[in-house]
Amino acid sequence: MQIDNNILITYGAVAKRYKKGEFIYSEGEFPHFYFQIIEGEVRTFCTNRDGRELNQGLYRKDDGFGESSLLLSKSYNSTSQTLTDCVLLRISREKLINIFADYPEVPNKLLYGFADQLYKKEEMMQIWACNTPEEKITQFLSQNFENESKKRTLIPYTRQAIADFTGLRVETVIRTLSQMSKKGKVSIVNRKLYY
Amino acid sequence: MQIDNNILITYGAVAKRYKKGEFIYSEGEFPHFYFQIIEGEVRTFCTNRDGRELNQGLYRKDDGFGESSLLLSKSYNSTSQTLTDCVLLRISREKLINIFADYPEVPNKLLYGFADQLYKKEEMMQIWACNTPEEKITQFLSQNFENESKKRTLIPYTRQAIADFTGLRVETVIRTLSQMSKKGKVSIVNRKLYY
DNA sequence: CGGTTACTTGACTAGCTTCAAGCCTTGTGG
DNA sequence: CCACAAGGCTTGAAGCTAGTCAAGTAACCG
Repeated sequence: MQIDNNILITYGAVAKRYKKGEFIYSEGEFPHFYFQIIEGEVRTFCTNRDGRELNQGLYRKDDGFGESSLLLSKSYNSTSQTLTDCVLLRISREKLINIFADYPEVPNKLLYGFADQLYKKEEMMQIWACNTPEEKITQFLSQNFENESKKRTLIPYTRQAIADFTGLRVETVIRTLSQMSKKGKVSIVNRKLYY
Repeated sequence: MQIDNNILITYGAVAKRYKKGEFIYSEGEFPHFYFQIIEGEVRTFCTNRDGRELNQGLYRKDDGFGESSLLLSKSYNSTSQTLTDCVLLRISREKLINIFADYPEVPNKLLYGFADQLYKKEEMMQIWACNTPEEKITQFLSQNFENESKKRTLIPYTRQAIADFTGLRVETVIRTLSQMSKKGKVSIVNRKLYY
């Protein structure tokens, strides 16, 4: 939990439903609101000239996102999109700052939330240091999912999503995963991926 | 300025000199201190199996670094090294937390510092979305230096450093830069690079 | 002036991307 | 309940491009 929902609502936050695949804000836009997830999953990603997408972050229940741009009043450097149906809380920058003033423990708490986000981004950057596709994918999986070699966990992402996280192409992800499956590093059953 | 030097010193921070190239902490270590730069320049980077280094951050006067691991009490996911002779302030986690408690405006201020760091890391991630070496290098240069096409600025980094920021190889950086020089996108005089 | 570090160039190669085509699964509407 | 569409997955072949390796050159520093 980044900021207590009740405080947010007291200060004027409103909840809004989003359908799967909806965009919340886009790269280049000027930020006006703080968003916090009540339910669902959101990704942020940036796009290059060729339309290729690279995921920058992954956010779940109780996470906030896009705060850096908002606090600094700099235009968004990524686009955010829901990965599932979502319910989000939305509050203006001004009201958020009022909360900071009235509740000193909120910025203090948020500091740890930010530290967490920083740490996660640093982890994501380690993916880029890997040379081979297999290392990249393994890095991605291991930092997002437990690998209890006995009870494998279902990875709820498409091959394309994994490609967007690792910077690889879909075909490369597919070919690499099937190699990894042969080595027993992942399982593929009915096209579903387990780690 | 992340945290006022006087406050840090009052609460027991000590200043220490580092020579160019010294390591401050290493990947995998458990964090004990908060570091803030009084003078000099520091990088953080991660290393892969083959010994290849990928820069994660670049910090200058008044910047703090490594806070995410420290606050979360998670082992460092990167190594930090001075790029120049440096003077750093160092204070224990415990004392830092005391400051947070005694000066509510400190965490509030730090929040913006963290937002800045997050924003910078997000910018760095855009480098990876670029397809060609030229785009990557341009992205790196443009986010770290002004390009006033008339008065070019000297880039104080070695080709290797640029390679470590962009994930390319030295040779690729060199070849790409000389192409860019022919196109007039950068200048190379006496092996020195201007943007 | 000698040694070290950074930079440069060329030739070759490996491996990821691209393009194209086909298959499987899921879900939707009649 | 079935048919069909759409999206995701898979495979193969070919090409390109950044990486690798090796060698040599220029600048810097004590």
